[in-house]
Amino acid sequence: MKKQLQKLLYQSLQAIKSEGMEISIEKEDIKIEYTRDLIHGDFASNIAMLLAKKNKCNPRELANKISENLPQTDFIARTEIAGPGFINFFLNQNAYLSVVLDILEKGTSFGNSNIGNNQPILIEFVSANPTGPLHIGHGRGAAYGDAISNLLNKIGFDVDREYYVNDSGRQMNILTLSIWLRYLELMGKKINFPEKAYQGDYIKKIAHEIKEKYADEFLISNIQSLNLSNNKNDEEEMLDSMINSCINELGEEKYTVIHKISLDSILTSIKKDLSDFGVTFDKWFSENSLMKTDSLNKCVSKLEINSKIYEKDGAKWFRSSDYGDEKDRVIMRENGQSTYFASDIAYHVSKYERKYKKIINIWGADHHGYIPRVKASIEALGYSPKVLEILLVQFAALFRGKKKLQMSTRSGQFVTLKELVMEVGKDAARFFYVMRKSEQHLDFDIELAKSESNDNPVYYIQYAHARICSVFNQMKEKKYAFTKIKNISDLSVLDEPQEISLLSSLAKYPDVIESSAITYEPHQLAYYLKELANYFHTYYNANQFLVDDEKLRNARLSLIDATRQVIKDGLLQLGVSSPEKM
RNA sequence: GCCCUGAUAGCUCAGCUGGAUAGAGCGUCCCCCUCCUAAGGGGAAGGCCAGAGGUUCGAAUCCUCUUCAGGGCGCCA
Repeated sequence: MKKQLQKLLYQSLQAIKSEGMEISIEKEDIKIEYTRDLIHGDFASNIAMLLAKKNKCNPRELANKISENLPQTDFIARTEIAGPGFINFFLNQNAYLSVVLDILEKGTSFGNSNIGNNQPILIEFVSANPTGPLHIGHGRGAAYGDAISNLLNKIGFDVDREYYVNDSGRQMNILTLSIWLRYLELMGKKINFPEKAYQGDYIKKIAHEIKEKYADEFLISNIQSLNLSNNKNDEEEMLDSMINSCINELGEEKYTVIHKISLDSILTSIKKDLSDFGVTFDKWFSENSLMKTDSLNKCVSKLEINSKIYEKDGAKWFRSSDYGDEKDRVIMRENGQSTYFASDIAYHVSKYERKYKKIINIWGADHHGYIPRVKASIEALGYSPKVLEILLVQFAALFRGKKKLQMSTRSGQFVTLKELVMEVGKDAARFFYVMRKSEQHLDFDIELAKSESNDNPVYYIQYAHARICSVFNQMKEKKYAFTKIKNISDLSVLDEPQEISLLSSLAKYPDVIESSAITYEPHQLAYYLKELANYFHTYYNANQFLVDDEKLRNARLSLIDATRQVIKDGLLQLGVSSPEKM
C-alpha cells in the first residue's frame, strides 16, 4: 500500500513538474508513514513540506496542488491537507476489506515478498566454544539469529544458518585435559585438579562415560610427572605444561581419542539443547577443517605475497592498521601456533568463496573490538568488506532475585540454556529474548521470569490465537455454518470501529515483516503482535462473532480467521508456537 | 587514556531513515462475564524524553560538549 501511494505521489509530482515547477526527487525518497491516529487518515506524507523548503513556496499550497494532481484510484476515499502541510490519505472501506481476502487466499505466504530475490545469504550465529553447555547468553544469540533467519527467508532470501565450531586450539586442549584428569580420579588416582581447568559436572560425566567404555586404557603409571609440574606461579603456564605431559604420557593417538570423545559429547548436547530451543543449523563448520584443508596456510601465504605480513619478536603480524584497525595483529605466534584470528580469516575467506551475496555474523557485543581486524583481513585479501555485516548482541546479565550471578564457563558456574527452557518454557524464553532490541543490555532475572510467566506477553498473544480457535470450535458445537467468503462485498458489513482497527492492523503485517527483516530487528514484529492481539481482544470483548445473521457471521469469522493466520505466522517467525487451546 | 553501547512514566521497555496532543506492559486506582476461554476488555493517575548548546518550518530522534552506567582495548577464544 505504501508503495502504491508512493507511486501516485510521484505521478502527481511529474504532472506538476511538466507545468514548469522545479522538482527533483526519486520515487524511493517519497516518504509515506502510518498515521498515529486514524483521524489523520490512514497514511500521511510530508512530501509537500520537504519540497516547499527547496522551492521556497508555501507548503500547504503545494500540498493542495499535489493533491489535485493525484490520479484517480479505487482505494483512496479522499485526501486532506493538514497541519503545516501533511497530505493525509483516507482509504475507502474496500481497501481495508481486501486484506482479509488476501490473507485467506495466501495463507502462510501472506507477508512474503521477493525483496531478497533468492540471493544466497549466510547467517552465522551462536558459535559457542564446544567446551561446555550453552548458557543464557548464547540463548539470546540463538533466538535472535534464528528469528532473523526466518524473517529474511520470508522476504525472499535464500538463508543458510551456520555454526562455527572452535574445535581446535588451546581451549579444546584444556577441556581434554580436564576430562582426562577427572577420569584418572575416577580410576582412583589422587589428582591436584587445577582451578583454571573446566570445573563443571558435565566434565565428570564425560569422564565417567570414558571409564565405562574404555576402562583403564587411558591410565598412566606415573602420575607424578603431572603433579611435578604443579608450580603455583602461573596457573596458565601450569595448564600448558600439564597438557604437554598429558600428550606425552598418553601418546598422540590416545590423546586424540579423548579429545574427539570430549568434543563429540559436548557438541551433541549443544545440538540437542538448540533443537529443543527450536534452532537448527544447515552447517556446522569445523575450525579444524581449515587446518586440514590447508586453507589457513593458503590465506597466510596470500597475505605474505601481498606483503601484508611482517615478522617481529618471532611472531607473524598482519598489517591490519593499514585498513583502519588500531594496531597490527599477531596471526602466527612465536611458538609456531596460529591464533584464533588466523583461523577466523580463513573461515571468512571460506564464506566469501561460497559466493554468498550477503554474510551476516552475529556476535556477542564483547567481540566488537574484533570487527576492524576481520574487515581489514577481508579487504587485504581482495574481498568486499561491505558484503559482511556484523550484528552485535549484548549478553544477558543474569540475576537470581536481586543477586547478580557471575558466569564463567570454566568455573562451571552458569545457568544453562537448558535450565532456562525447563524453567520458563521454550516459547516464553524465545519471545523474551527477541522482545527487546538486541544491542540493549538485558537484565534477565530468572526469579522474575519464572514468577511472571503467567503475565508474560507471549501468553497474551498466544491466548488471542487460542481464543479464535475456540470460537471456531464453539461454532461447530452450536451448529453454525461458516461459508468462505468469495468477494469483498461479502465483507461490507464490517464497519464497527474495532473491526476497522483490526483490519488496519492486519494490513500492516507485510510492512512489519519487511522492516523487521531488513533492519534485523525482530522486536518490531514482537511489538506488532502484541498490538494485533490487543486489537483482537478488544474486538472480542465488544462484539459477538457467532451471531444469527449469516452474512455478518461469515464476515466476522473471516476476519478473525485472517487474524489467526497472521498471529500464527508472526509467532512462527519468532520461534514461538501457537497453541489451539490454553 | 582511547573506542563502542546506552540514559524516555514508580519498574521493564517501544518510539521506523526528524513530523501532528510522547506510547505499551507491569504496579496503583475505578468499572465490565445470565454472553464465543476474565490467561480478557474499558477508563484514571503518572513524563523538563539525563543536562547544556547547535542544525530548521519542526528534535526523544541529527551534531557537539558534560554527567552517569555497562562493555571492549592479549602472541585468550
